[in-house]
Amino acid sequence: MYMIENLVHLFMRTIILVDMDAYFASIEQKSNPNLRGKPIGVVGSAERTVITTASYEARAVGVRTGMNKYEAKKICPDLVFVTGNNRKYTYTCAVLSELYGKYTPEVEVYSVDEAFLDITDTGHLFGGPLDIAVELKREIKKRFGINATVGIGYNKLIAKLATDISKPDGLRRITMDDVSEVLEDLPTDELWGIGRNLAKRLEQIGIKSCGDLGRASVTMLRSRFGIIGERLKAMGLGLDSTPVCTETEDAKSIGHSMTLPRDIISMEDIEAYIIRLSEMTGRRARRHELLGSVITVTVRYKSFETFSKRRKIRVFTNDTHMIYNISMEIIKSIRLKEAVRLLGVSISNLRASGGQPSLLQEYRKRNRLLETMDSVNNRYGENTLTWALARKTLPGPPGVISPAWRPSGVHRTEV
DNA sequence: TCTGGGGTCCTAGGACCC
DNA sequence: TCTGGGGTCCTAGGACCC
Repeated sequence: MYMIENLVHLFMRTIILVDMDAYFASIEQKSNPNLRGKPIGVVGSAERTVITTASYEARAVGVRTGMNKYEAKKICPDLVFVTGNNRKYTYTCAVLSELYGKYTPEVEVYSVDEAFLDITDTGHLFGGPLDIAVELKREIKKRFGINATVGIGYNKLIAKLATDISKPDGLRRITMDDVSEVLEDLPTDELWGIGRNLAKRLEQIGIKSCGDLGRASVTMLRSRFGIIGERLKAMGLGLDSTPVCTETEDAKSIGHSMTLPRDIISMEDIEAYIIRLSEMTGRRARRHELLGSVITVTVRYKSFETFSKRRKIRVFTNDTHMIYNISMEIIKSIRLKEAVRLLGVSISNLRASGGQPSLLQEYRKRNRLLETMDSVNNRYGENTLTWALARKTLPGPPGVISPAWRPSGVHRTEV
């Protein structure tokens, strides 16, 4: 009996997904009346940037996230570019999180503009899911002047789907009674977790809609897609048991990458960026008291061909010097075949440092240096103090945060 | 003077050991 | 001289997400 209750609880929850409409763009339009009603694109401050968020006026004529400025301007000559302002977005996100907490303690802030609320146990206190959804939309509009779309489902997959199909300014509930009707003709890639490539592979075997996917044989899906075959079948049926995670999960990797202002080929130039990226990565790891033992370098050529090379080291580190040294060893082991447009450095296989500095004598001096640098930069701002070699890569104001930014935890990048 | 940056998870092959 | 299978670790790369 107990098990059945657990199962029912797993499959029959009440989940709300709140998703801001054109989040960054809406906030910019709200704070600058001149931008209201106009097609705008929020971009990063770097030269080679893309549209992070397009307002609905811009979307109406085909401007999409990920487009470069020239492409976007060609489609929409009136498009106004606005450089993103991270503080506004993260502040609003933090206030929103508080608002959600009024309805349930089970809140998963999934990204800067999306949050899942599990109201299975608390929904009745507020008149049920629809009342809560209406109230959330109203409150968000009143306090921030922006629209949100709210989806309600019996699991996260369905809540997400309800949101996606009712944007913008939508409110939709999908229940177990009407789920099969919604899924029947829905293209597979509209489901959360099925992207362009998976959809293409599914189509090759005659599966075009979620209805088809739900009817497909698990054995066949497993043989073609491996372990995710079962999950695909479940998704086609609208089933999903992933919980709403309140806790910020431990990070698996920390890193930074950047598209360079210009393509570079000389080792000297590359070195300057590698040291800067190593410092950004090491600094964030130190702030979160994490150490990593795998160093990964990512390279993107001028032609956009992208690859990464990693190396496991014997020790766990967050030392800028060590990250830099290993990264350079990796870079030097690659025969670069063309000019480089992007470089990235990250560390993974993380574990907590517990705030303990390295005990090895040789690292002590270096640790003191890093602590000093960190404290200066904490007080006076990023890159106040940095490595001589990295200076030639400066100045570079930080770009717009990604929508994957989280209000707490290591995913937080410099704001 | 095309095409960002932050992540997660999974697979597959080779080295190595027993 | 040759035979084999299982397990783990490491690395590269691809798919997906916001």
